[in-house]
Amino acid sequence: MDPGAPKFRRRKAERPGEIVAAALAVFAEKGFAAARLDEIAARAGVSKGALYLYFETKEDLFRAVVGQAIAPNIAAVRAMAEAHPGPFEDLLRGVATQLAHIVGVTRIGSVAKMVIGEARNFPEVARVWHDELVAHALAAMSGAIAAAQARGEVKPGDPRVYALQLISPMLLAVIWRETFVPVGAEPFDLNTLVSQHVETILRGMLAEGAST
Amino acid sequence: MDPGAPKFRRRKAERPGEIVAAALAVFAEKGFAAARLDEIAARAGVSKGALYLYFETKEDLFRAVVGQAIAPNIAAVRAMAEAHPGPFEDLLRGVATQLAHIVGVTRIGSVAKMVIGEARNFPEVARVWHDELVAHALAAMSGAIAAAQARGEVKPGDPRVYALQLISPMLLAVIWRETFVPVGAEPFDLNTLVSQHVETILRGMLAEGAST
DNA sequence: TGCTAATAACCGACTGGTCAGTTATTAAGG
DNA sequence: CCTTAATAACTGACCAGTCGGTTATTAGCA
Repeated sequence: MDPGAPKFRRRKAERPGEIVAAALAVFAEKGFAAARLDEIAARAGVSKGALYLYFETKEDLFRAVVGQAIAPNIAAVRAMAEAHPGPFEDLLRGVATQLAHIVGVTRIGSVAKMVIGEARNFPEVARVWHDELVAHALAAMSGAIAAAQARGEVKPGDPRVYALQLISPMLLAVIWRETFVPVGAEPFDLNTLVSQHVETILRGMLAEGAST
Repeated sequence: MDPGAPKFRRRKAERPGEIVAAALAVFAEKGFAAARLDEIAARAGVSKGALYLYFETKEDLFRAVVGQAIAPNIAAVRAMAEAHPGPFEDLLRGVATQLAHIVGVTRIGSVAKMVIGEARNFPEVARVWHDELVAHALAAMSGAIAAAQARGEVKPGDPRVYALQLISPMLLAVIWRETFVPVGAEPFDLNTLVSQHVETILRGMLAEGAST
């Protein structure tokens, strides 16, 4: 051992980001309750005590993960849904593609699954996820659908239910990947699923006269 | 207190069923990890030690819950899907109705959510759920879809993906109810959702020439 | 430029509480 | 009165959060 090597380094600015990244990984892998603060600390290269210099509680740490690592992705989708000028069909294809990409490259699916599984025991976790992500995304999607209905592009029906129909297969595919593939189930290919679903649902949603 | 009243009664035959019923309730409410054996025992009217007279471990108890309280419901759906003689459209409407009913009156949704949430930490739980329920149900549904495709009733496409598209909104609605409604979100009406989804998806799945 | 407080980032052992599973003991019931 | 269902106290392991001590870094001074 080098006796001159420092035991640690003071890096106040970098710590929070590193801790949030480590927490994201551990929450995604283990879930909220089973995530060990010792492990998060170890992965972030600090001691458990250091966690409490930057975050008040485990829940507070989760809030930071949602706000910094997850929410920006959803905000991008929301912006797209709200700003899109063209016909509904194009909007839907665009959003689906973007969502599939985000699901493919981030841990959002794992964290969503975590939220689902632990909502009852940690309502605050569910509330954060709902208020900061889901409610906004759902409002944006159903708003776009309602607007398309007003233009006569989409058949009558509850816009909120349409929004649920739209995203549910993707969510279920993620759940499948996280839940059953590890115990031997055949995975679903996200691209196949998204394209087949978009075609099916468009055929079902679009009003008769609309272009394709 | 009545000094003549017995402290307990020996009821070897009834205990397992009562324990399984109590375990179902607690697993559904709390999830696997957060379910306390003390609480299960209390609800079953026995001591914790008595649990171990009938079940080896907590996981073993969960296996019994799946086998005795959940699997029979799914087996009924499966039988319907496999035996249905008429056109695909009728089969789909029948299965959807039956599923909506089961979801409405049993705790299957809560337990499904539990399995999803705790799969990674308790792979054995996920394996039991998949092997004894999901795999069979998915095979039956995609088999029926493939058969309908062979008869020219349903458009080309991966039958497994179609099956996923079919059931995913219902599952997501249950997840929504269990996860976000308790923290203030607006619930989805299961009947509205099922009927709108069936109409949408049928319009998207059925081949052009098929009747409606 | 070097030396020495003073500061605060960081560590890690510890606490208080929880809980799955075990076991010594009791009493129900043939 | 003897077998065994059932109890209740117990054990050992685990973990979120705390806190007194330690060390890197900086500021002050020569």
